[in-house]
Parts: sequence; C-alpha cells; structure tokens
Amino acid sequence: MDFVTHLTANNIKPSLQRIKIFEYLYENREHPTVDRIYTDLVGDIPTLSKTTVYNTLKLFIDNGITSTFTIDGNEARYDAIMEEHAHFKCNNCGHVYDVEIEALKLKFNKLNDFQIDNTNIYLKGICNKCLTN
Amino acid sequence: MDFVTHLTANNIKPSLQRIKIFEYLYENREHPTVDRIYTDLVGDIPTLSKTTVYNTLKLFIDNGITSTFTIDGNEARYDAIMEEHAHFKCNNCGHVYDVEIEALKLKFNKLNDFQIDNTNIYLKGICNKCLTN
DNA sequence: CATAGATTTGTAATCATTACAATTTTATAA
DNA sequence: TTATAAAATTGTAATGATTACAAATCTATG
Repeated sequence: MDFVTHLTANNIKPSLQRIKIFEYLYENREHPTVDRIYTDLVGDIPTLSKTTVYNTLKLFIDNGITSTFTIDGNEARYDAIMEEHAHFKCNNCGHVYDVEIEALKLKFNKLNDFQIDNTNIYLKGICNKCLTN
Repeated sequence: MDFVTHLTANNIKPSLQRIKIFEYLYENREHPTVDRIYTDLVGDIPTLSKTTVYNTLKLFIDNGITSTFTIDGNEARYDAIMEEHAHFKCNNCGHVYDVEIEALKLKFNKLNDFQIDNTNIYLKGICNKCLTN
C-alpha cells in the first residue's frame, strides 16, 4: 500500500500529517479513537495538534477512505478499511473484533423501496476466548 | 399496557416521574433524546430535572425495559420497545424508521463460538417517501 | 522572492453526560 | 401518629469529546 498514491488518488493532498494518520489507521486495526491516534503519533510529529487529527479524519471520511462508528455512544472510532463489516465488542475483555458479513444486502430485502447507502452493525456479547477461559 | 404493573413487575418502584417517563417512551415511538423527553414532560411535572431523566432511563435500561442507541454518534436515543429491530435513518428527511429483522440470529451464525447478547443495526440512506418525491 | 491559498495549530466554546451533595419524598418502626 | 432511615429527586458543578475560529505556518505559483 502506497499511502501517498492512495491519498492522491482520492483527491487528498498528501501532507506529512495526512500520510502519517492514514498509515496509522491502516496498520493499526484496533479501531483507534482520536485520542489514541493523537497520543501514538505525537512522538513522530511533535507539533501535531488534536484538531488536525479531527480535521484529517473528517477529510478522510468525506473522501471515502475511512469510516467511523461509535461503541456504546462514547468516543468515535475510526477504521481505514472500507469493506463493509460488523463490529463485535466483548463485554468481558472489551476487545472489538471485526466481523465479516456476506449476505448483508440480502437481509434487508424487505426494505425494497428504501435506498440503503450505509450499514452499521454492532454486536455485543462474550467472545470465544473469554468463553473458554 | 398498565405502566405501574409493568414497572413493578420489573423491580422498579413506580414513582410519578418513572411512570410518566415510561409512558412517554411507550407512546412516543420517535426514539426521543433525553432533551426531548425532558422538554415534553416538564410541563406535566414542573419540578422535573434532566438528571432525573438520565437516572430513570439508566434504571430502565438496567432493568431491561428500555433500549438505547445513538444516531451518528451524537445524542443517545431511547426506545421502550424491546423486540429486536433495526433503525433506518433517511439522510434526506432525517426521519428514523424502525425496521423489522427476522433472520437476525441466522445471519451471524459464523460467530458460532461467540455469545451474542445484543445486536445493534443502524442503516442510512434515502427512504421510500423521499425517493418518490 | 513575494504573495495567495491551503494546512496546521492552539485556545476557547459547545454540548451531552456524569458526579455529587443537598433536598424532598417514601417507607418503616417505635 | 411521629421519628427516623432509606430511596428518589433535584440543581449545580465537573468532565470529556467535539467543534469553532482565528492566528501561525507551510506550499505552490507568478
């Protein structure tokens, strides 16, 4: 993945901050919060501002290379992966898993006359690791 | 629906505030926010405090007679209906629809070894009314 | 090199939610 | 009934994520 090319291809001028933030999102699949992104990157980019992180993520979302969702209505979380998938949060260990969903379109066929642009699925429960321990 | 009985049956002492708030939720299926609930009820109960609305909704949720979800990660919304259903928000008119989902369990069978306690599905797009106008 | 425009930054404001202590109400016991 | 404890309600202040905004910095172009 060439981040500069990816940004440019999506009409985003590849500044240092933008490259680093997208790189972080792409390599860190833990659905980081703004605070986490900022904390982890400010070592690399000492002048980094949290506002820049917000601005940049908004830009990414507007240009379709990042998605956002919230867990329990708290802080927003970000994801560079655009393939549609669900999230599962373990109520025991707190980890958030990505969950593949294949028959997504099929399921909501009853909404024939609705145009579904965006699907957000968020599951909660206990993960397999916690269940077997 | 006898609200006093319903509250009592769920281990909630039926105070005036609790009855009124649950009644409001039950009769108003527009997924109201805390602010909306407060604003609409403070006429009835002039001493009502927004903190009470928060406390009461938390109590309802803990006792399983109300569910909560968020739209676009903004304010929390509340729902007295406990049957599992999805929400669809029209990006044009802003209305939030309830969407029935039948094969809910089926869909996530791949997560065989995960225990799914809670499913939250949130769709966005354009509703049929807006499409035909 | 100079200037305009874009980007980044820091600070202050906003807004939903929570913490917490005081007040009021309700239930229980003498 | 009255006194007292417990529960519920309330108001105010604090928290924390996000946004607004203006100043500072950087980049590209003539």
